[in-house]
Amino acid sequence: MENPLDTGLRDFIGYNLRRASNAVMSDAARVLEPLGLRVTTFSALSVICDTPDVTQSHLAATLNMERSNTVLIIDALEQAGLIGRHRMESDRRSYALRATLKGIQTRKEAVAALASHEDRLFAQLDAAERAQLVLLLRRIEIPE
Amino acid sequence: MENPLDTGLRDFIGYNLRRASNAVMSDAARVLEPLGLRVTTFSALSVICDTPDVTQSHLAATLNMERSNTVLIIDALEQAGLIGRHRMESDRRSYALRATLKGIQTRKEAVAALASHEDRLFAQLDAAERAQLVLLLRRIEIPE
DNA sequence: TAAAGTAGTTATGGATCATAGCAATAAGCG
DNA sequence: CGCTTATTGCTATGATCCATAACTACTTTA
Repeated sequence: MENPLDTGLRDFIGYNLRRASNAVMSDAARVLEPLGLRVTTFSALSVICDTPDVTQSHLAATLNMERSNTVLIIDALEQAGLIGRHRMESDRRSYALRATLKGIQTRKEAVAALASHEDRLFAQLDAAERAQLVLLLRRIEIPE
Repeated sequence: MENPLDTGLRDFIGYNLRRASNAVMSDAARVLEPLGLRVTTFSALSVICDTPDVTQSHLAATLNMERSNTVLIIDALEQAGLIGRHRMESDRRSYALRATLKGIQTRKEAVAALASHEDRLFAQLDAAERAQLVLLLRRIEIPE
């Protein structure tokens, strides 16, 4: 009992992209939830772990979000004890964001959880195909 | 001046999927706006054009959305004169949705606009690579 | 030193999405 | 037939997400 009412839409790459992205994101959210993370907070935590003393503006630019929207995300990570805001001497406007030990540990657990989540969702694709998919995705023109 | 602060995230297919999907969707929205369509209303219109007398429930199932959320979308399409709700004699609970001539024409223009939008965004990929991308995306396990 | 720019923040509104519950109608079953 | 259950479309509502504007503190530029 297939349901190919969307055959006309399936020709658009964007339609398939959105479907896949929605499915993967909602499953990722489900997997991260027990760790107290959402997709966006995980992304921020991950960048902060890999880039000690990054600023909120720099983080926002990296993750393609508005500076204003980083505030609540950073608040959540800070209140969970996963990162800290540290004043910079060189520029007292910015905060230097640093992950705590707990933050690094939580990030590690999240990465493991997400890895098995992706193994499940992309079970139909072998390693070469997954790599191919990532390469294709990264070659898409991002406007601005 | 690259900005590879997200190197740890780039390994996740989901991260690349979301980035690509967001970029493509916002550009698609921009392209559809002059036609008075949003991405979701275009998707619904497209299915209705290809499936005369489809019901709202069937449409919702096809597009992976809740029945309740189709109502406003169908309202918008109907008020724009692109589709009509028709009572079914066989089942007086459901509406049979049918595109009007204007709806069919608008859908055609939207498809053309989206085709050139995809040509622009996926300029880095040749036809074979685009087909490959679609095939990979469609092989992803969609839970439920 | 005055003007312009930047970092973080607050407030706010729009768009999207999921849930619960309703009335009308249909289907299943005694 | 009558009663229960299920389904369709709909309303209302709340959560989340995302973008914009405006504010302060601070820095840079002229």
